[in-house]
Amino acid sequence: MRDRTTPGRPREFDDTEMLRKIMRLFWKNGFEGVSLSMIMKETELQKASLYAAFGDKRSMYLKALGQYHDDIVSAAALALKDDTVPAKQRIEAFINAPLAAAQKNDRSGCFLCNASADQSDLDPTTKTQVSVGFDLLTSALTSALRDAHPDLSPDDIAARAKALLAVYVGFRILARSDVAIDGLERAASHVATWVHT
Amino acid sequence: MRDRTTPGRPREFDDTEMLRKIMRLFWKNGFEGVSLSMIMKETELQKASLYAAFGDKRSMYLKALGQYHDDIVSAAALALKDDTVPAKQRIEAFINAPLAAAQKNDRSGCFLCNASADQSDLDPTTKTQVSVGFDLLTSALTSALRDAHPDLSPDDIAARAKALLAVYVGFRILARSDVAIDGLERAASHVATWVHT
DNA sequence: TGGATTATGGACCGATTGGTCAAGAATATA
DNA sequence: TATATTCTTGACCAATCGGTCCATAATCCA
Repeated sequence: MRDRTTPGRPREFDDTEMLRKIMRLFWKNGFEGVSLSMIMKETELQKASLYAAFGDKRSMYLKALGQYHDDIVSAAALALKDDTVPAKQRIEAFINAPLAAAQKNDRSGCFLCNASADQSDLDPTTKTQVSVGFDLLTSALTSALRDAHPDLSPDDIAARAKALLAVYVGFRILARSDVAIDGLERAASHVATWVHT
Repeated sequence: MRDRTTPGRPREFDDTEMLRKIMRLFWKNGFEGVSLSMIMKETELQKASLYAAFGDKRSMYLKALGQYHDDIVSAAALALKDDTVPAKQRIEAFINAPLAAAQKNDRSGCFLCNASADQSDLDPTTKTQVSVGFDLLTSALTSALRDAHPDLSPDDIAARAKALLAVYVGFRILARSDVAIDGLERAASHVATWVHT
């Protein structure tokens, strides 16, 4: 983004690296749950540097959400489209990812889902950015389903993709509570039978 | 809760009524998104009265979550168990409820889901209270599924119940974003075919 | 070397946060 | 009526909130 031969004192930190730290904070704690002082502590930057680099708090949140899109959502979408793996297997892996994370005691869930619950009702920009992420996952699921079921109609595929996305999101949310994980795993293997028919 | 013949000045408001107002605030805005001054405005009560009646902010949040359980979650559970309605129809109504709400421009979603995304990582008491609600919905779904499919094994029923709960939660979260609702509705009618087999 | 430009560190800002306290008002019992 | 008890009101609190400003430091270009 920033040119190498630019006048003035050079920035002493890497923007993306810091954005990832900010991302993890908002991801875990939500918008209001993160204070500027928490960000200062995590990034070891001063307030003025943060503002110069990323703008105000809302703008930091949006940029963090964008980083999540670039790092996590698009990786998941790529994995869903990776045709070196059998299509049904890709889909099952996607559905199982929330539970696999929960078993590793990673309870942070999905930033998109958290943001939707946390901020969508309040900030329209967040709302649309969240749905852009969901739309990307939907199209990736669609292409995987097309590979798995070449015989099905596009409408049917689309409906299945959204339904599977709902299952994914639901697992992400449920896995954050104390709901028993092994029960969810049996549910996931049941969903796998849906994918196969 | 409070006796009719109790010494001292009587309380000038109804606890449950005020708790419902507080509930709606936290439901919409999350824990950190609600300030005491917002609660004062909504309830038209002074800070000290609120503290005397409900305790501190965290305790208000927990009591609001309890009110949601009593008002909303248990009503949904009862509807799922109402055997004057065909079992499959009950389940479909449950799955469609999130989208029906969204179409009426009610984007508040589900307090349980929001709380899970918002607070579960931070407060263990919230975490368990959320899963109590999810467990109630699971058992209600289980009994409806038993009615719909008397032939299925208990394990199969349990797996289906959790899977349908995930769909419900997913729809609640997705409907808060800008994801197109009609797409979700086609997904819901596809899920209905899952229920029928 | 000397501006021009940009980044850093830290003091500083008014506003708001969650929470407490004391004084007065309203009730029950005696 | 007197007293004990509870509730309401509004002032008050320290701490933190998000955000700004300025002096200084570090770089580029001429």
